[in-house]
This record gives sequence, structure tokens and C-alpha cells, in this order.
Amino acid sequence: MTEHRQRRSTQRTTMSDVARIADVSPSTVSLFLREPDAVSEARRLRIQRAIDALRYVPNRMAGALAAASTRVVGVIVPSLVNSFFAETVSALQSALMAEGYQILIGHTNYDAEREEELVRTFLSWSPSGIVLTGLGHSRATRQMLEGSSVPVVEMWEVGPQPIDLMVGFSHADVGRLQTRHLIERGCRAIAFLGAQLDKDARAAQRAQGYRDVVNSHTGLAAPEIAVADAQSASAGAVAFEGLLERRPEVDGVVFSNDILALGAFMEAQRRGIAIPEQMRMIGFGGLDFTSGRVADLSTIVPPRREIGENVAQMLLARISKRETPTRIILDPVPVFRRSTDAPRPRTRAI
Amino acid sequence: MTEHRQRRSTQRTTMSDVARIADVSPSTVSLFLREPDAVSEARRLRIQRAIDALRYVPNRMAGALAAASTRVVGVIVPSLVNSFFAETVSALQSALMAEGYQILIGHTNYDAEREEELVRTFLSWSPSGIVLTGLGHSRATRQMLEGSSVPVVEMWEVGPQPIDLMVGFSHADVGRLQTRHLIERGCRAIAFLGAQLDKDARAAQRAQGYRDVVNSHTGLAAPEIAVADAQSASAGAVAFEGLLERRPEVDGVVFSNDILALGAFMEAQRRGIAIPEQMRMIGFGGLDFTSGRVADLSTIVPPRREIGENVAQMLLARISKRETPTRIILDPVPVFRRSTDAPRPRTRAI
DNA sequence: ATGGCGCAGGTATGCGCAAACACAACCTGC
DNA sequence: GCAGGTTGTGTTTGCGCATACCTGCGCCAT
Repeated sequence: MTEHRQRRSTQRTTMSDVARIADVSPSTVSLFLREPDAVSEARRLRIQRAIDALRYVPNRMAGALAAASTRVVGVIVPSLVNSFFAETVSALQSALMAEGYQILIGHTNYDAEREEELVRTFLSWSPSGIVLTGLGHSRATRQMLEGSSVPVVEMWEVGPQPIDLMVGFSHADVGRLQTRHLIERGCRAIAFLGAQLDKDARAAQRAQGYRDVVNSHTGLAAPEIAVADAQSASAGAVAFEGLLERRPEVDGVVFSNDILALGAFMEAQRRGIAIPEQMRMIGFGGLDFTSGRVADLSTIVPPRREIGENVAQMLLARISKRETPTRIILDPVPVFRRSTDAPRPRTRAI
Repeated sequence: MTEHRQRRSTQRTTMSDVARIADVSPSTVSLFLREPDAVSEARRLRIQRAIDALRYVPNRMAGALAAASTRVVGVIVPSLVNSFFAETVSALQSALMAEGYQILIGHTNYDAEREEELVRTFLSWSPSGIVLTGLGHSRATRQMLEGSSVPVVEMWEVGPQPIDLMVGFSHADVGRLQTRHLIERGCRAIAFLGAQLDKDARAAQRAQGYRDVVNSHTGLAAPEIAVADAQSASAGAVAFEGLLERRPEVDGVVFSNDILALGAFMEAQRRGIAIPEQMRMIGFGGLDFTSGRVADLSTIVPPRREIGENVAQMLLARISKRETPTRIILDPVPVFRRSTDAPRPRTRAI
């Protein structure tokens, strides 16, 4: 009973302090905090007054330890700067916050080892759920998660053998859709322009979808995959320039990303290449500048926010042991505009 | 001693399990995990083997409760989608992760009540630190934080009376700098174009800086502040169009944001307005497309990553009770380009 | 030979709370 | 008027770990 520690300068006020002031037992305070209506009116008021007076803030570490439930969800994305994932995380955070859950976040820079490290750390918080981006993980990551009994959602991609739950769409389908559209619009020499295809597995899948379609069509020029130095408009412009030198016959380009497309679009304008007459372009992302005055680019719009919302719903269902589908596919929405000479713009543009 | 609960399906493996397998006491395992070198080689190996065999993951909730330290930092930004904050958070996360800290994140949508709610929640995790964006908070938010003895950093803005620590720069100075540059380049009718000026206090401060300079200069047309519907290139184009109708004499525009500037730049091109001969533009943000081929826009580059890194350093210093300045000002870097007819582009472009 | 010292390792305690259980006071209906 | 519910509140226990404190062993100086 000796006071053999005094680490903290300010002694934290605890539930017992509140109980003492309110003249009730600690468990009544605990009950009040979890289910106010289960406490009689008189005590409810006394407790509320005591809490206000003491500025009591419950200690969730203790609560979590006792209840073996943290109400924390670990979220791991390749990049926070990438606006795709940022919007998904944003939607996810809003949805989870509404249910009293918090988000622990980390980014991997497309590095599986960083992901493993983050998973290991997050697991040590015994989170209520873990959200990963994509399906490609290290063996150890998979093992840890499978052995943990924590609900896991993999998002932004679909495929066989998810760890647990899955929300996303097929990137190969996106690449196929983009390419077929250009073929329909009359292109005969179609190239693909991407960035970081070695690290970004989903971009590589879109490229593969492109390649499949080109290879299986007769009468088309051989596929050409150009790679930009970075995920930026400038890099897109530079890579597009290089592409034109290598393959001057190109009359259509599938972009891995609207940002790259924007750069190429501008470069084409500078060079007086007529879009869509001489060159057609289609991007991916549905970023705002693709619509209307700035670039008027055809694109495929991924369900950015919807992914976040569905991840949240799945997790919440799993946590409260409700039924939930284990696999949700949310199809991206094609939006065809002037850059592919589409007859008329679709209204739906997200 | 009766086993009167069995909530979890899988019984978690604890430190005692490891201790039993390794044939040491639990405290030795605890010591090993915190300071491996303090344990003799023989036991160290036995413990490591036991950990591997059991796939033991320490429970940080318990550790945090016992040690009264969580190694979690709560970070609150207005928006995750805004790439300024996203980059800051990204840098912050990397820096803190390297020291074993985790980030709990939330976004407010520029709503002070949401911020208050988030602060309240984050405080209940007894975090090692809390990071806020800006200096404008509700009274209750301030009160909670001041009474908490948790290190607090306010970032992206500077001003008097920070709650605790502060890293940022003066947005009014940015507005002044932008405006003065346009005056130097010969503009005589300068407008400001922003979005969400009612909610985004920092944008409003830039507008105020603009207004101050215009008002205090003789021979200039009256200030004009145009407001776009949204923080997007399209909205920038539309607002620019409206501005031209209202004030056809305008020969220079200060933008609150590079995105808006991009839209206006494109709109000017479409209308055949010569930049910089007839119209000069300067943005804020230093987004990649401002450089070179796409828009070649003059801009003011805020120290996005540097803010995150400095926040991390300050927090770490404060946590380990090292000395740290309480106020760091990181000046934005002006980058003048063709859109303001700058003699030659500066090399520094981040 | 023996007392003292250093230090690796063990023992004991409690962090603040949730929740199972016990129990008292009050109903309800016959 | 009393058995058998209902509430509402109090008592108790332990979640898994960090850490203050203790123990015992080996070593050296006297």
C-alpha cells in the first residue's frame, strides 16, 4: 500500500474520484458511462455533475484492457498523399467515428516489409479490425493476421483467397475497359502509360488488362508500355513525349492515372496534336480536373468513398457478429468525354 | 479464482506463457522485451525461442496501462484529402513510427465541434501528444488541452497564445508576398480568388494579406475577392470567368490555391488571354503541375513535409523532457515562373 | 574464512476499469 | 400477506503488463 511510484506530475482523476464526489459506487459510474438510462435519475444527475466538476476523462486503456476490446481499427495504405486512398480513409474514418471507433493509420510506400512492421505493431494494440490495401502481402503478414482472430479487410483489389474480408474491384477489368473503349473509338495503335508499375501491383494489373486486349485483337499495333518517372503531371508530359518519339504511330493512350493523363493532355495541346482527332486518351481516377473546362478527359472513376464506407460496414458487422458478405465488388464507373470523342458526355461523374 | 468469463474464442498468449516455456520469470521476459541486453545470453535465447514458438505479441493496452504511457499521438487535420495536410501527416507518421509511436487520426471538415469531439476522444487514450491544425479552436477544446498536461502542437499557422507548441508560418505574409510580387510585375488591378474562405481560416488570412497590400498601395484598382464554389480546378475556372465579367480590367490574380489557379489558367488559355502579357497569376501550394509543362505557374510553396518533421521532433523532445523551442516558423518558398513573367525560373521548386 | 558488494533475476503490487455476481428495495398478483 | 419477479446498486475480481523492491549468488578484500 506504500506509494512507491509517482511518475505523473498531475494525478489523473479516476472513476473512483467521480464516485466519491457523487456519493455512489464506482461501478455505478461505470454503468452510467456505458448505459446512462440504467441508472436512476437522481444518481445520474449527481454523477454528471461530478464528472463536469472534475473534468473527468475516462481512461480507455484501462477500459480496453478490462473489456478486451479497443474500438480501434488499424488502417494501412500505400500512400496518404494519393488522393484515392485519402478519400477512402476519409470516408472510413467518418463512418467508424460515428460508431465510436478510432483509426490508427500507417503508410507503407508500397513496401511489403513496412506493411509487415505496421501489422505487427497494430496487432499489439489488439485492434477491433485491420484494413489493408491490396492483396499482396508478405508470408509473415498473412500468417500473423490469420492467426490473430482479428477481422481483416483487404480493399481496393479483388482476387482469390482473401485473408478474411475483401472490398474492391478488378483492375485488370479497368485496363480492359479503357482499351476496348479506345478500340471502339477507332484507335489502332494504342499505348499504355503508367508509373511505378514495379511497385504498384494494381497499376500493373491495369497494364496487364490493356495488354490482354491489345494482344487478342487483330489489326492493332503491338502493345507499348511507357513508364513515367513519377506519379505527376510533369512526368506524364515527359513520358508522353518519349512515347511519341518511340512510337509516332500511336493514336490512343490508356493512362494508369488521371494525373499522368493531364500532363500528357497538356503536352499534346502544346504540340498542336488534335484531341480527339489525332490522339485519344483515357485516364483512371475521375479526379475533378478531368471534367469540363480543364482537360475534358475520359476516365474510369473508382468508387473511392464507397470502398471506405463498405469497409466500415463490413467491419462493424463482423465485430458485432452480424452476417456480412465476405466479398464486395464495387464496379468503377466509366465516364467518356471529349478526349475519346465520346458522342455525348455521360451525366454521372461522381 | 473461478473462470467466470470466456469472451474470447482464442485465449491470448501472455508474457507468463512465454516465461513458462522459456523457464524464466515473467519480469525477465518483460525486461528482455524492453532491454534485451540486460538479460543474460542463455535466457535471451530461450526467451526468443519461446516468443517465436508461441507467436507471442505483447499487449500494448496492458503495457500502456501499467506504464501510464501509450506511445500514441493523436493528429487532427481539417481534411485528409487536401494534399497539403496529407503530406504533413505522411512525414509525421514516418518520423514518429521510426521512434515507435503510432498515429491516431481524425479529420474535422473545418468544423470546430468535430474537432472538440475528436480531442475529447483522443484525450481518453492518454496520448503521448496531440497535434492540431491551426490556432482556432473552441473554448472547450482549449480548456481540455490546457488542463491535460499532454504535449500539444498546433501546426500550419502561427500566432500569439499557442496552447503549447506551434509550427507553421504566417498566411497573411503569404498573401502579402503574392500580391507584392504581382505589383512588382506591373499589375494594377489585382483580384484574389479563393474557396471556402468562411471555413478555412488560413485561406481567409491569405486574403486579408492580399487586401492589406492592395489597400495600402496607391494607383491600384480596388480589391476584389472572388469565391469559388469548391476547392477544384473546375470551380476555379468558373469563378475566374465570373471575375472577368465583373471586373474586366483585372490584370493579375492571387489564388488561394494552386488547384483553383490551374482551372483559371486553363480557362484563360481557352479564351486566348495571353499569360503573362495580359494576365498574371500566382498560386499557393507548389503542387507538381505548377512546374514546367503543364501550367508553369508562379506559386508559394509551403513547407508541407518540414512541418510534419518539425512537429515530430518537437513532440519527441517534449516527451523525453528535452529542451525544444516552443515556436518554429518555417517560411514558405516563393517560386516565380512564367505566369508572372518572372525573368527566369528559380531552380528551387521542391 | 568471512563480510560486503554488485547485479541478474524473481516477487509482489497495482495501473483504471468492465462485468459477473450478490443483494436490497420495491413491485405485482393471488 | 407472501412467493417470485424487477430494478438498481454495491462488491469483487482480474485484464496483462511495468516496475519497485527483494534475494541469492559469485567474487574479492581483509
